[in-house]
Amino acid sequence: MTSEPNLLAVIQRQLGDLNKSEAKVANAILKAPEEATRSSIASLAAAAGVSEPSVNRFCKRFGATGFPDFKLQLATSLASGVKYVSRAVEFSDDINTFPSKLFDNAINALLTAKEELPLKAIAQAVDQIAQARRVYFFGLGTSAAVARDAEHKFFRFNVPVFTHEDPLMQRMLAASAGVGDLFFFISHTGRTKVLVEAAEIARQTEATVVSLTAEGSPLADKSHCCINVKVEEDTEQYLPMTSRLVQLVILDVLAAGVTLRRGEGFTPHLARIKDSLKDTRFPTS
Amino acid sequence: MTSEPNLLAVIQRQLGDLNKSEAKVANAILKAPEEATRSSIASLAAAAGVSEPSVNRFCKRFGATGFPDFKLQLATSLASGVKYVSRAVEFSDDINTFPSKLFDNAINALLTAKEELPLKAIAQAVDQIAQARRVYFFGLGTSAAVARDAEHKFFRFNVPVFTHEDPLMQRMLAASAGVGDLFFFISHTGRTKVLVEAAEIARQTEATVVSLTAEGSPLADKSHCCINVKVEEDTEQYLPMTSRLVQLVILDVLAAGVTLRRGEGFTPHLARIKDSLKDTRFPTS
DNA sequence: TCATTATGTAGTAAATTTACAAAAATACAA
DNA sequence: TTGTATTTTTGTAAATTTACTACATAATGA
Repeated sequence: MTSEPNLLAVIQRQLGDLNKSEAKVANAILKAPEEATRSSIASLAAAAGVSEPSVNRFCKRFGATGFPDFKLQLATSLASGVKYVSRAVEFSDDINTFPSKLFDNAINALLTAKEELPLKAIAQAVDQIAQARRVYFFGLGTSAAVARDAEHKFFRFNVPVFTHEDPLMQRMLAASAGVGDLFFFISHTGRTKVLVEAAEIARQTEATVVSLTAEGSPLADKSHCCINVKVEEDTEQYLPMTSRLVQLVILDVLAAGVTLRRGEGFTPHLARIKDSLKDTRFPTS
Repeated sequence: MTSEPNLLAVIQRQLGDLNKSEAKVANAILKAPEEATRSSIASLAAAAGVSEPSVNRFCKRFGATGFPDFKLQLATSLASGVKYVSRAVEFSDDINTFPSKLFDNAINALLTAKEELPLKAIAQAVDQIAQARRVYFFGLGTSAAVARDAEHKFFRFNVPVFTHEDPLMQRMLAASAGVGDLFFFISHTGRTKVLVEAAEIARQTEATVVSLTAEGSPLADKSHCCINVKVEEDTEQYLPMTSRLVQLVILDVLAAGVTLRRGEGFTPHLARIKDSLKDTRFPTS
């Protein structure tokens, strides 16, 4: 079940312990792993200069049930390796290359984030949002747009949601908070002074402080609950592109979590909101 | 060379074009993709309720040379991380399943969008933005947040950028537009009346109208240049989750395109903006 | 030389593919 | 519509390829 992350490395490591024909097979595979996944046992045996059963024995030695199973493991291992590599956009790029690069970076960021999802913090945040009497989403700069998006999403859950881009408003609202209020801070770096200060002020009240930000940042320290987003330094030097996408999807996750907590009976409420928009649109032809 | 990053998504997308037994095979695979990679053609045929050659034909239809090759591609595709194919979150989901599903949906949306990128329209939009004297990003609802994000990104390019969520402001600004003004409309459906009306008003001036919306929608019709985003009806019934992510990345692409057009000499300008934020942050420990 | 391990041969079983025929679906004419 | 012709779809059965097993032989080491 627990398939080794990198089968090639394992083979490489065990090379010394193998007997002659097994070593031949190992070398043939190491030399052309991709091709090995497409070969039949006969052709691989020929390539390695050994008999077919030798290849079969080799496969079993490495935990596979047989040759096909081994190929499968090998293919999986190769695929999960360094597949998507974030690549920076260069000035020599043209219309055919840079859009794909940016998409790849975005996809890569989401794949990475998915693997390191702080489920515990997410579950806790869902609990707290579901219980809150009022939720404030605060962010600045790019994160203000994320906060705005969150507002649009969450207001659908009957929770009074507020967003403010103005740091002074953020401070004042934080200062006048009480039990049942939840402040949700969004920040890429977790180091923006005015935002951290607002969090500090909120923290001195009875309100709950949740943040979606970088691990170990000043903002994270001020929070009851912090959802960590790994801040892999953005490939694109000057524009924080990918991290906000991750933030948005995590907010989707929180929204979905709240919906699930509300239970099936809540669906009609969402349907009603959707219907309310009907008359604002041109009908589909 | 271009091995499809996500075979399951491709199968999912083509489901409608398949004939009966092929569809049965597709469903069997979508239902248990991991298992499919370990099955023999006979057991998969049995699971799908079709004959073995039908499975074989299915494989060839999707570009494989045969069943083993197909299994290999499937395994590779699964290993790259995306497991669920646009599957809706169910009320029976728990914290271990629904976050992954949402991430997978997001990733899938980006993968799909990447393949169908309207490069021509993008190149044209980059040209127009680069030449514009003033750029207005208009959106409503969730798209307002996207517009806000675009504003934060584009203002870095010395282009005066404006956003307004207020439909009346949008109308008035559109009415008083002139040569050199560019109106960039963002809408998931392209059918929101007040937005389409604003576009119509802008179109009657000398201004340029660009839109990021659904192909063939009323909004697209009003635009000089429309960047089409495929509106695969969101799996998640009530919240437009994935389409805005695609919109955001496309805006990143436009921003990058404008940067590239400005040439290398522009980099110091971006650095200066970044530096200007330095004092607003707590220093890194 | 014997015991042990390693390797290959040949046969067998399994899996996959091909060729072809039956069945179903579709198009078209009456 | 209804029946017929044509095309497409699907399954059966045979052929082929592939993988595995049992066993024999060769190599190695005591």
